[in-house]
Amino acid sequence: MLTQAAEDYLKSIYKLQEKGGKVSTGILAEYLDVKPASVTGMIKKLKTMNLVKHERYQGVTLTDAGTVIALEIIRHHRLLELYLFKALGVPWDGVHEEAEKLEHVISEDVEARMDAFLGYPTTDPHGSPIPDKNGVVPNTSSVPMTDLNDGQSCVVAEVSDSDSALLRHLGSFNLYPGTTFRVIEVAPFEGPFTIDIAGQQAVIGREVAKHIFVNNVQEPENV
Amino acid sequence: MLTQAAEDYLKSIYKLQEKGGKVSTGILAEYLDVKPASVTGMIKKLKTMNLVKHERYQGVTLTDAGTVIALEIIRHHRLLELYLFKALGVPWDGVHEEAEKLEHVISEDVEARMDAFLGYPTTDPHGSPIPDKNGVVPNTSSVPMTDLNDGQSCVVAEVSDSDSALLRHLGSFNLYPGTTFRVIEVAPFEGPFTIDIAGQQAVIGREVAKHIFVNNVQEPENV
DNA sequence: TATAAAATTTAGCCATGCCTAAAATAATTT
DNA sequence: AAATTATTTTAGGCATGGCTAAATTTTATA
Repeated sequence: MLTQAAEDYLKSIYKLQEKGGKVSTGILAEYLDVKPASVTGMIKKLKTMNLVKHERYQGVTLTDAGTVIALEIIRHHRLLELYLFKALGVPWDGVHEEAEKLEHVISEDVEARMDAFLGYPTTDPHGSPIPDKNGVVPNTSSVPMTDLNDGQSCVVAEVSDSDSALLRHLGSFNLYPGTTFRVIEVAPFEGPFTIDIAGQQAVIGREVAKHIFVNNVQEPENV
Repeated sequence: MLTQAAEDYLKSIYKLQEKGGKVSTGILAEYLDVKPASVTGMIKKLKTMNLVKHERYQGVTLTDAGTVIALEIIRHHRLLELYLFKALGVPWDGVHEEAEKLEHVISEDVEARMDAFLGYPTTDPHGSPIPDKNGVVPNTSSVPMTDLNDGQSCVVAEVSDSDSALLRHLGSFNLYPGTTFRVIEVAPFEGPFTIDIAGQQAVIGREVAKHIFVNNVQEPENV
């Protein structure tokens, strides 16, 4: 059994790897809110366990074994988020923090029971894919909202889960995964997006839009 | 926020205090499965936090502040046990182990939601009382099964929760809290109890009987 | 290309919470 | 009351996982 810290490192490396680019000591340190020197130490330990590959000064990569564990933790996390949301009514801006602690202590048995209760779901309350028991991650083909142009409509696929203030903000517009909206106007010079959500207008800044990913992009109807 | 280890110590001191008698370093060490020297160390730390009173060689006692925390942890534990049992169908011989890990990470918010879901229960699946939010422990007035005599009938109130093999054994006789049974015969010389549970006969050894507490003891009807 | 700046690693420290072995104290026997 | 036994505490060690400060390596700039 790995320590909680080791699990957090593996999970973080996985997520940073996904975003693309090499996972440097510094980036990982910033992500985990520890000092780079501490990261070097943990990476050394994970390396002796054959969970990561690492060349001095060259960044870190998960091995297959490390990936398996990372995906297990991510599965725990996302199933927990959905369970807390659906079974206990924890608000969607609170589930991340709670799951962050529970993911390390939940048993496989309880996880399987939650999975069954939820009907073997494939996405969490923020639209993130839930890996299955075998570590297979459901396909997602969403694009960042910042790619959208005037008139296009789409469906919210996924939003970042870690900033609860951002989630409350999105919630205030009803911008949940599954919500359809149409871009009324993209202001020039990297400006904000004015959108229409079920008849309600909302202005979404670029910084916020970066954290929203959408699906089913439809070209404007030529009315 | 206390460490998990500190919480476990407080909880254990509370339980040992309840059983009566002074809580010595050695007893606590045995209960927690650590060495006495380790207990001395932790007690020192808890003392600086004013959570326990301790005189060298004289055993340890919880302060009011320590009692409050101990009861919080116990409340977490028992609510979790009941929740896992009722909401997720975890078997009653498995809930203890699971709750043991979860009790340290669950938030007050989630606890309140489980409490509401369960309808503000007062006992866990093993019949142990669940302290309320204010640390008030519901009254229990059960007696050990070993006090029973021939012909008496009673209702199971509470059973020890920590030995899952014992729980499975009791489950095989349907001996759950709430179950009514009648003593057919107490064998002499500290012998076993032969009882009748809904028409089924069962033989319960003294060692097992020590872990069963009963209520509503009725004298035999003079037929 | 030499030098400055940035990133990374090493070295050494700290707190937690466990351990063992030895010393101190208390309790029990004789 | 003295001696033996049991319990408790002290002393010192270990692993984890942080930290800072200094050394090293890489990258960027002049």
